[in-house]
Amino acid sequence: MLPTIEADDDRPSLLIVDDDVTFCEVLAKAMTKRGFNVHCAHTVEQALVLAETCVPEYATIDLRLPGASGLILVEKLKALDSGTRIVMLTGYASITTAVEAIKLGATHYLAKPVDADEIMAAFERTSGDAEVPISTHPLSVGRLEWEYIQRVLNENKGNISVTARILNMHRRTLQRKLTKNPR
Amino acid sequence: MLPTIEADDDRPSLLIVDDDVTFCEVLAKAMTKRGFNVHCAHTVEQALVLAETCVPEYATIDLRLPGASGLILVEKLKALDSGTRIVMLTGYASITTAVEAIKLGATHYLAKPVDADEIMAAFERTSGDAEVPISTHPLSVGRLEWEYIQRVLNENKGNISVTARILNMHRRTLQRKLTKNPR
DNA sequence: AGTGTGTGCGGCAATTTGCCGCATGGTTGT
DNA sequence: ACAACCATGCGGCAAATTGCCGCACACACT
Repeated sequence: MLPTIEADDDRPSLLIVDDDVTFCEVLAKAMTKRGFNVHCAHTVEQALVLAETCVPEYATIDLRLPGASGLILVEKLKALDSGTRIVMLTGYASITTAVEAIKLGATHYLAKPVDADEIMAAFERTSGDAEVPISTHPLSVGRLEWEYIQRVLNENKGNISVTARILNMHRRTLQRKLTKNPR
Repeated sequence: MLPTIEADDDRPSLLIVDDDVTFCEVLAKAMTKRGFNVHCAHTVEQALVLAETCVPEYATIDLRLPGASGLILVEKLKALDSGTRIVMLTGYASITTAVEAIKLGATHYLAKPVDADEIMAAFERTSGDAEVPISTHPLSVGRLEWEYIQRVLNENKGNISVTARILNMHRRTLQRKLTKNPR
């Protein structure tokens, strides 16, 4: 670990925008370890303030932010520096927003949960490469499902019935799944 | 605008690429009625031959084509004329391929079934309209699984065996899942 | 030819699911 | 206090899905 001198930093700057503070911290740590100069923001406004003082070369932006959509942030950041590489993150992936994000200039669009390596790989991606990013995929399908269920469940304050309805699965099945370990 | 090679026709040229012949015919008719000079192709090779004799201004391309993916066609068409407006069509929408298509230069990405008006609207679309509603829960668990599988599969160039191994599931099961619709 | 790997698919047992039911506990409005 | 409503936990059983075997075929590499 190289101790860094404050002001002029030759590490690439990374702006993380996500309303989930814990998520930010974890990701910030992981990306710092990978050699980035990391700043975090939890709202669009904060992100803009930060971006203006220190235009980031890289950014990860959550789609859903308090107030406005993360999409407009993509637009703003690109306006500040069209070279900025932006990865969109989202808890709930949708084709429409994915298309939108890419058209606005995002370099990639990933669904949570993601790990730092996937984000790194996404940053590296140039447009339309046929290349294969040999990133390791730690998550099995079962595990992914578990993570997702946990998130939705959490968002609904642990209400199993509601969660089951949203997830379009049987309450009984959800119950049974919850008794099991993440595969 | 440069006139195309054999432009005795002032109607905009449209190339429809889809292996489903019936679909092509129906769409061709509908688009002709809307003022396009329509050509159809059912394979990547056919499409390339057609495109070289008469560079299309518009194109609709199915993602799944016999042999290669429709994505490479996007690349080729854009190389011939970067002004070509391309709408990707797909039976089973997946975020991964959507991202890929847009990055390669497609102007939009639509899931079948689509009608001619939707395609028209997609052609008209310019850059990002930053206001896209973020639906709270677009994905059921089954759908999530599907998206994830598509992503990993895509990253591994469609190699089912490798994907199954990474995902820690049986190849046979993966095969079976792939034949089904996203839930 | 021989080896290795990927693919498609059939069949069958084991597991998981969907869907029913019922008893229980908490909350809300009257 | 009472009914009405909802969420929960769990049992049982048929239906669907998965795991795991096999086999044939195609393709690349040595």
